[in-house]
Amino acid sequence: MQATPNMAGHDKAKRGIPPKGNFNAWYPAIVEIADLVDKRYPIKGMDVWKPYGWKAMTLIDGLTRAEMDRTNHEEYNFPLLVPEDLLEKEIKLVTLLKKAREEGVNPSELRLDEEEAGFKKEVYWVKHAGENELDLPMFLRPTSETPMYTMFSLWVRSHGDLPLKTFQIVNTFRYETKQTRSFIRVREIHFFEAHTAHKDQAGADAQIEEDAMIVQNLLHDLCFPAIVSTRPVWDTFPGAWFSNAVDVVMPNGRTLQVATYHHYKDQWAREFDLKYEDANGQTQFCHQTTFGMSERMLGAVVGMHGDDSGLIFPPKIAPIQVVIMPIAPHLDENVIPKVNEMAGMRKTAGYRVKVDDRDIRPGTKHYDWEIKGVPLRIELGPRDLESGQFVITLRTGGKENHEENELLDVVSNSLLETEIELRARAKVHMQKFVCEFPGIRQTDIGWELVSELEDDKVYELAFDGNDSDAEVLERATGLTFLGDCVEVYSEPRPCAVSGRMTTRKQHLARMY
RNA sequence: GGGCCUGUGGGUUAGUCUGGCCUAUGCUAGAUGCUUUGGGAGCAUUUGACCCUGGUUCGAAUCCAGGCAGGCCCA
Repeated sequence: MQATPNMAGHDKAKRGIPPKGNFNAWYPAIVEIADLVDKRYPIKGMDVWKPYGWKAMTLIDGLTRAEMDRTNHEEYNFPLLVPEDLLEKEIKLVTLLKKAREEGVNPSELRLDEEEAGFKKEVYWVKHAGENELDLPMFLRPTSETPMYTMFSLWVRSHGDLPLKTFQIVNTFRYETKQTRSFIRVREIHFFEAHTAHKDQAGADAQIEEDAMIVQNLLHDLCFPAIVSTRPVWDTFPGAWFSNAVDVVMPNGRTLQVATYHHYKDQWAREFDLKYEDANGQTQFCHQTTFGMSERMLGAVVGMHGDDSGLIFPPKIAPIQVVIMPIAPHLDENVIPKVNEMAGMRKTAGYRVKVDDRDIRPGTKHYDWEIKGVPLRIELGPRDLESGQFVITLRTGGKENHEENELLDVVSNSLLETEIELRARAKVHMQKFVCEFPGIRQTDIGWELVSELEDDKVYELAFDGNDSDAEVLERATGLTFLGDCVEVYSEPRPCAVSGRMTTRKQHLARMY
């Protein structure tokens, strides 16, 4: 087996891909050039999914469904429209909870400038049907708590009905006014949401732990790490008791929240009258959780693994895992049959294989599949027929010859190698972006950073302060707290503001 | 919420300030044929655009108004 790693020698960027170092230009370009979406649909924030992108998304959904199946969640599909009065119910609940929180919590934990709660300002309304104005306006779901819990309260009657573990993968709508970005901030969201109801808080607690593990399994398959934090009180969804969020660090140093799971305790159940009769004949309220993810997961894959030459798909979700390219088939009539034979073998072994028999030069094909991030390319031409070999090129780098009879092993090993390499790169990426916070000190004129911050970094620090301490830090840095990292320091350290010893680890970042 | 900017073939771009040299330029992509095929080939032929609606004018891609769509900055 010989290595001929000559991947260089090209300085032409295909169809003008900007370098990844210029992430704000690279990302939108690559998403469109790789044919994941078409942004030209004339509504801001609503892209058309192209087959290649949609396939990747459905493969991610497939991983999610497998996890749901493993953990005994059942898939539902709720209506898109929600009547207005349910939103009123949600607003009432959220307002109540906010008030309760303000009264029941240490006032230093609160901020004064909280916006109006809930989704009322960012929903799309349906107020007419044909010529007629509707008596009861409806809106497009921004998420499905209200429609789902309305039905849950009909379905759950006894403790035997619990736990109720549901999920759906549907489109949801939010009227974003800020700049939109494919997969990252969109108005029509490809949304996964799991909603569960349990007998008691312990049941919901256990569900949160299960959600945490599901996320880790998915991240493993997608080959990148993330920061998991319990969001600060002031940043928790008002309907939730607490919210855990999963943040990925993108190549411009911004964090992208790709998943959240909320513990609702029995707060929603009380508003939606979701109760059951326990074994002693007593009526009890359910405890609930939700777990949400979206196409942001695909956005994270693009941002995390891509390079100057295009996308790199983790094999588990690569729409095409292996491309086989016949070389000079007109010179040897046996090339095409051999290629088809190889492709057939891959298909029986369960790989996603494509034969690229387009009548164009092989170099062009290499560049095409490189942009699209296919993990493994195989070439087979007259020379190989003679020597009983074939040539592979890994998207992560390297070109090698292999014996024909090794085909199956070579493919499975190469894909495995790709996963390992991507995980290693992603780990290095994280280490590069997550830095130790330089510290802050109080002077006569106020708080001052010990040293300048870099633009594109996430800062890690020990922090045990209250909200006003947090605000000091956020103002001084221009960054936002992600919350209490689930991973804590093994040894207590002094809090960045108060100096109190603590193991609480937190991150300051610029969020998407 | 406040402000600024932009809209020309599928993509990108010249022309817009200073109306007529525009039957609208280049690159790229698409189609057809010949040729070629182990990392972006070549030649020939060819397809394809002034966001929409009004207005000003002898004449509008160009100026004006409104609409629609998109981008950027600030809170």
